[in-house]
Amino acid sequence: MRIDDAADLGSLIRKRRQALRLSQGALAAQVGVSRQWLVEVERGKPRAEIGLVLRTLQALGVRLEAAARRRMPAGVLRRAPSAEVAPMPYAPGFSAHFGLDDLLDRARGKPR
Amino acid sequence: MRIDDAADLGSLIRKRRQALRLSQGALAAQVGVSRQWLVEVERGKPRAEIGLVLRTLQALGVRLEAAARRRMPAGVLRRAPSAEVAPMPYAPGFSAHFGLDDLLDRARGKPR
DNA sequence: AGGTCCTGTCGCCGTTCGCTGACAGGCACC
DNA sequence: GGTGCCTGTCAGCGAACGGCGACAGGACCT
Repeated sequence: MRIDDAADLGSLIRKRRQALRLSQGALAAQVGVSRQWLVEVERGKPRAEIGLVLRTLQALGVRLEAAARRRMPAGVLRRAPSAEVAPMPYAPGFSAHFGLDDLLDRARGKPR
Repeated sequence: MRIDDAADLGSLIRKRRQALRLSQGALAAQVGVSRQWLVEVERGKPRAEIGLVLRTLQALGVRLEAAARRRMPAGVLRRAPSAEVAPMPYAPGFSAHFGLDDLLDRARGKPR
């Protein structure tokens, strides 16, 4: 499942919890949070603490994977027109098959 | 990349930001957060606001995917032996072989 | 009818947040 | 030397957090 915002997360947490037949109280006790917190997070509370959210996901057996896109999402860039986004070319030799780790290794090779 | 805790997220955010050759100030402006917040999040601040973290990931073109495991991780369950795990049946037709995606599809068919 | 479990909601309180402004040090460049 | 950019850190402040205890209402069972 794709996670774009806190509402997605909340929805996922609730659905997974229900799939596992846990009550809010049971899951909250398991995670070590208050039931009220869980209620709000399930409803998509955007200001919840990331550490607790991740812990809850782990308790639910949900694994998060992050994948980086090659292109920047256009909508996101338009969001802050005053952003100082320099149209800076990437390093030579940067190809589509270049992994993030490779990039980091290369970056470590030269001081900033 | 696997995301297990806030430190993973912070590390990913920093690496991706550097990959895109953005400064902390530039990314913060783009996301609409303070640079100080970004500094701390990159260092793995576990109490950061999930909504802002997700927004930052989007600004970096990072897509999050959640995958649910069939089985519960044994270690997580042992974490709270006093958990009130009630074996309570839910709506009829709800079986153990029910996948998360199926659950979501079914949920989309009915209003919340 | 009663009881149990569950979810949604409320108020209070100490803690922490995110923001702003600022400073210090490192590095690259002229 | 200077300048500019960057990152890490600090202090203060209003807003919100998360936890706790509690209440209300619904569903289900006896």
